[in-house]
Amino acid sequence: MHAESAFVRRLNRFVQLSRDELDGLARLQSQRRTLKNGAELSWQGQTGHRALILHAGWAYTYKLLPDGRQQILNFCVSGDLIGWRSSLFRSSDQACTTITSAVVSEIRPERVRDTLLRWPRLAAAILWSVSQDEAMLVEHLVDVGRRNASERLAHLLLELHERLGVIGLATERGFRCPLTQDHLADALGLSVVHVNRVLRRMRERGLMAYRAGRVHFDDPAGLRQLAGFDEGYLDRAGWAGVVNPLSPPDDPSAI
Amino acid sequence: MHAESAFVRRLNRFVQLSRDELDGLARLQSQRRTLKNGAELSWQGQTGHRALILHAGWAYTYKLLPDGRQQILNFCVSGDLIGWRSSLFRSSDQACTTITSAVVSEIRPERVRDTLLRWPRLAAAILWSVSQDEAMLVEHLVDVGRRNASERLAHLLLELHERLGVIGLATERGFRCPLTQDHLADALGLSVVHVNRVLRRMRERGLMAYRAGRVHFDDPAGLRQLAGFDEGYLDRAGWAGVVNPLSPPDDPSAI
DNA sequence: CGGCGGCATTAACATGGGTTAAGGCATTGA
DNA sequence: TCAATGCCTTAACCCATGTTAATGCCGCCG
Repeated sequence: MHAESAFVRRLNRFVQLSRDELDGLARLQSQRRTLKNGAELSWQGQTGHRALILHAGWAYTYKLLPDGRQQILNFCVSGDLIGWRSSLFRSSDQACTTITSAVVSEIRPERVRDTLLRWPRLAAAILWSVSQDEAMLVEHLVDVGRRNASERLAHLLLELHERLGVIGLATERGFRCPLTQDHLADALGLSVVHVNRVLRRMRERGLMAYRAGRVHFDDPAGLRQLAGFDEGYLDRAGWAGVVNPLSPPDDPSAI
Repeated sequence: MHAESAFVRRLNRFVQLSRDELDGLARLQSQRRTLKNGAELSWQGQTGHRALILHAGWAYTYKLLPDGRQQILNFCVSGDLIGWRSSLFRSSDQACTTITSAVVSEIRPERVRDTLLRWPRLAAAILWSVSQDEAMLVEHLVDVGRRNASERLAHLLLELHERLGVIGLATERGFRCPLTQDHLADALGLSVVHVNRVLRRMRERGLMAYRAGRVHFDDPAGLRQLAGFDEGYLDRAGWAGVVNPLSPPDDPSAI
C-alpha cells in the first residue's frame, strides 16, 4: 500500500525508507481530499498555509502580477510536494491551482515540523525532493532567459516526460498531458499564439506532436539536441553521500 | 566581532542567535580566503564541492549552455550563503565566479551536516536564508518571463538596493555597484545593447542613473511603480512562527 | 435542438529587443 | 609614449515574438 504511493515511489530513487519512516509518512498522508479541476490550493499572501502532497492529478504553481499577467513556476504531478518550505517560514509567495481533478493531503505547519524533527532521514528525503524542485526552477530560469521558443518548449516537455516516467505515467515515446497552450505560454514566457506556431513547426519538422491531450515524441533524439536537454539535474548523479542515501538506517552496510 | 559579520547581521533579522550558536557559526567562518575578481568559486558538475559564505565582495552564480550562452541566477553580496543545499545532495548544478575581489569561507559538506545537526536553531536560520534565496529566484523567473526590459532592470536594481541596505551597503538613494552591463544582460535575459538603451531611457526619464560604478535612484517611487516592486518576498512579513524566530532559545518567552 | 464557453488555429500586422558594426574613453602595461 | 584591453555608447537594420481578430470545433447545458 505504502509502496504504491507516487511520492514514496519517487523518494525511493533517493533513500530507501524503513517501515517506521514509511509509517510516519503514511500518517501525514492519512487525510486526503479530492478536488475538481480549477480548485485553488493556495494563494499569494496566505499565512499559515498548509504543506501539500499531490497524490493524483495535475496542478501548477504561479505568481500573478497586479495587471493580470501570470508566470507559471512549476507543473505539479502525482507524488510532488508543494509549499513545504514556505509553510514553515513565511506567507505563501505563490499560488497553486489544480489543472485536472486531483487528490491531495494538506499538512499543517506544526505537523511538518514535528515530522521533520522526529524522522531525520525522512527529513533528508523531503529536503532532497525540495532540492530537486529548486534545480528545476533554475533550469526553468535558463529556459526563459536564454533559450528561444522552440528550445523552451522542447525542454519543458522533455522534463515532464522524464518526471512522469519515474512515476509510471509515461511511455517511451510520450505521455498524457492535460496542459492547454495557455498553460505552456504562461510557463515559458510566450504568447499563446506563438506557442501554437511553434508546436505546428515542430509537428511539420517531424519532431513531436501535441494533440488531443497527448504529447508524442516522433524524434526524441532530435528534440533532446534541439533543447540541449540533459536530465542530470533531475537525477541523483554525483551524490555527495553526506546525507546518506539508499540504505535503510539499521543496515550495517549503510555509510 | 561576531555581530559585525554581514551574515550574522542578516540572520539577526530572523532569529537572534545565542552565544553558543554564534560560536558554532564563528567556527565555520574561521578559515577565510581572499580571492581576486574573476576567481571561480565552483563550477557545474563539480562533486563534493564546498558550501560557501561570502564575507565581502560580490560574486554571481550562473549556468552555462554548451554554445556559450549564460544565464546568471543570482548576484551574491556580503553575508550570502552559496551552494549549501547542493553541497549536501548533489554535484553542483551551477557555477560561481567573483565579480570583485572577495573574502570567503569554504565549508566541507560533512561540516555542514554536523553543524546543522548540532545546532537546530542555526539550521533553521540557515534554512531561512536559503528559503529567501529561493524566493528571489522565483521573482527572477517572473522578471524574465513576464516583465519587459525596463521593468526587469528596475526590479533587479531595487532588489539589490534592498538587500544591500540590510547589510549597510546602501544609502537611501543608491549604492555602489560593480556589475557591468554584460552582467545585467546575462541576468535579465537581454542583450548588452538593449540594457544600454534601457538604461539611457531611464536616465532621460529622470528615473535613475547608473554611472561610474554607482546606481542612483532619482525617482524611487516611480521606479517601484514601474517595476511593480514589492519587497515582501525579501522580508519576514507573515511568519508562520513554526520555526521559532526572534527569541534566544533559553528565553522563557520563546514560543 | 440551439447557444455558449473553452480551446485550437491561422492570418495580418506591429514592435521590442537582437545583431552587427563602429567609435570613444579609460586603464594597464610594455 | 603607444598599443592593447575592457567597457560603454550609438546607429542601422532585422527578426522572433507579440497583438489583434476572425474562424472552427467540441462538449455542455438549458
